[in-house]
Amino acid sequence: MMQESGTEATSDGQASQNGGTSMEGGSREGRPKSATPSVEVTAADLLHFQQHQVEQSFFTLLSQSQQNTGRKSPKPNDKQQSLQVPVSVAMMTPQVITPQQMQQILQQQVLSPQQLQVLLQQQQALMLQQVMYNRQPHHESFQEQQVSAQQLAFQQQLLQVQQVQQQHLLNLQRQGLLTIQPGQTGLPLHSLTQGQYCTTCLQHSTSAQYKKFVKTCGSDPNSFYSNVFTHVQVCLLMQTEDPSPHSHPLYGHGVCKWPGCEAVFEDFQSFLKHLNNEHALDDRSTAQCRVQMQVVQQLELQLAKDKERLQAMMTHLHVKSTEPKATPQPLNLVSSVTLSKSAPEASPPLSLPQTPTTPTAPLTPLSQTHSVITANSLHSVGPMRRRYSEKYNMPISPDISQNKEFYMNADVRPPFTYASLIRQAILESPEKQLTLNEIYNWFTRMFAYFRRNAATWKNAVRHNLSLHKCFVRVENVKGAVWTVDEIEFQKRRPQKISGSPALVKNIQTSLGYGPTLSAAFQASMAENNIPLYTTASIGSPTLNSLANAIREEMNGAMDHGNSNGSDSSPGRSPLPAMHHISVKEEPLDPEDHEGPLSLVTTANHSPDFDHHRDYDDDQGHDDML
DNA sequence: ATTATTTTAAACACGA
DNA sequence: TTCGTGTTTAAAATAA
Repeated sequence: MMQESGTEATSDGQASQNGGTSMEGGSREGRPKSATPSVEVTAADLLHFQQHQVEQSFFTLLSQSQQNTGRKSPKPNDKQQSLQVPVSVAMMTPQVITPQQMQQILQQQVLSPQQLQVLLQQQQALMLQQVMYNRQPHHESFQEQQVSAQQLAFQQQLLQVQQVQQQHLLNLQRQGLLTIQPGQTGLPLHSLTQGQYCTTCLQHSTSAQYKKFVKTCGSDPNSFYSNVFTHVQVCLLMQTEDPSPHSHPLYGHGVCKWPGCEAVFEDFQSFLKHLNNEHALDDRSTAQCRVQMQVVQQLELQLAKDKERLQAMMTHLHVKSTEPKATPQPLNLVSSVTLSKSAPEASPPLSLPQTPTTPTAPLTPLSQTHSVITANSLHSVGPMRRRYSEKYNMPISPDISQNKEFYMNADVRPPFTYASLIRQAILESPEKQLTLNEIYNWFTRMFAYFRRNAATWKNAVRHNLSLHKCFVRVENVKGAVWTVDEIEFQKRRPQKISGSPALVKNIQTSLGYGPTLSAAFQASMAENNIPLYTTASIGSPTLNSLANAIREEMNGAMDHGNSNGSDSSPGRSPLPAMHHISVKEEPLDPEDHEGPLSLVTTANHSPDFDHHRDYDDDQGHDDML
């Protein structure tokens, strides 16, 4: 068979393929973000700081309890156990992230409502500040058209952020985490869509306040921004100035802020007790912490991307950037730490460094040690399992286009099933048909992850082609090509939408966070409003085709369900709880690719896929120890 | 707990 | 015989 798998199935037990050592490549990337523009050092920073504290507390708690528990996992097979969590490094720089990206976070549902709130507020504040900044003094000389154009662009971004928040609010409602007063119920969407309400204070505002605010602002953009800006700042200050008697990052307003907890306490002591009892170092807490780290990491990545996008927008509009360099920021996604609890005791699992509290300082979290860092950890995840697209009707597309560059460079396993990927590859081709080899090439070209262990995934590809009826082999003059039977493909996805009626309803409204679906849906909507959105950062023909394919899928997906309310779409279920990266306890494949995350930063050893060959060979060495 | 999907691994068949 | 393609079967991992 294939030459690859040096491990051959031999009797060597299962260990083979993943066996082993994982080498880490140390995380370099330390790019300090010290560059924080002075302009942004305001309320946004304060909030940012808040979030940071929360995150930090996770680590603190973990490492504390970690110390008095050297246990090995209860059950040898406890899956979920060894998750890896990438830790972001430079999360301190407030940057604007895209709604799409934000949605991913929301989908993952790992942030507590408070955390999300903070994040969203921060985003809004940032954008507003930028808007204001650009409207101020130094730009007065601009011609009106330019100014309004730029405002429009900003406004659109802002609206998108708001949409995300709106979605978030709904999620909270659905989860019963947020109580919306009767009179407030109708607020959300609508208003958001109009970009006319201050989401910053929504949480504690009353319907009356809201109305008053809207009235004050009117529909005039200038008035809107001016008022909102001021208003937001006030709100933010109010929030930050409301320190509880006993402050603790995980305790606020009498509620435990541990992700997903929400327990209410009369006093601080009760809270502490709760914290120690309910959130002690156990599988669950560890997993949550990992998730949190993952979230942060994701955020950073997205943040960087959106920042870049914003920069491009500003550049396009000839506006001076508030943020000097929003360029290709580091997608620090790469750094990660393996929390694998599974790692018995030996290596200190997560000695997560306590990150300093300096908001602006580089977090260099795990700067230390063994953290596996680099993409490695990310994909070392062994068997990939978490795939979320596919179901939910929304195959890759959206995500892919959004993170295409990321996947092309980072050795991270894409969260899509082989079937989805194969289909994508075929649909992207001009003739909607590809030979097996061409499919292989697409995989290697589009995903760094598939540049290794070729024998494995190629076998999987072949297997999928044969297995799924949706892939049809067509004899051709010079061999055979594979095509996609869309009908079949669509057929195989419907998956019952389990869940409460309420959930379904929300989802239908497209507000749900149906992971990919509604998120993607909204994203696509946004995209339609701002055409260049998706293609802005990319731009190659390939990407465009990808985007088109995506659109197609979007349409298809919409047909299925989301079409506004009435449908009965099968398929999406609420959150895909984050793709937990679970690592098999054992072995991680020896990674080799050091690809530090910084896709952006450094490594850009950009693949240059054009002359892609089969990267097959290149794997040989990695498999073997 | 059960079921349906996916992913991995592998054995085999076939033609070049 | 070796390879690249395809098919299948199984088992393990996951998602619902």
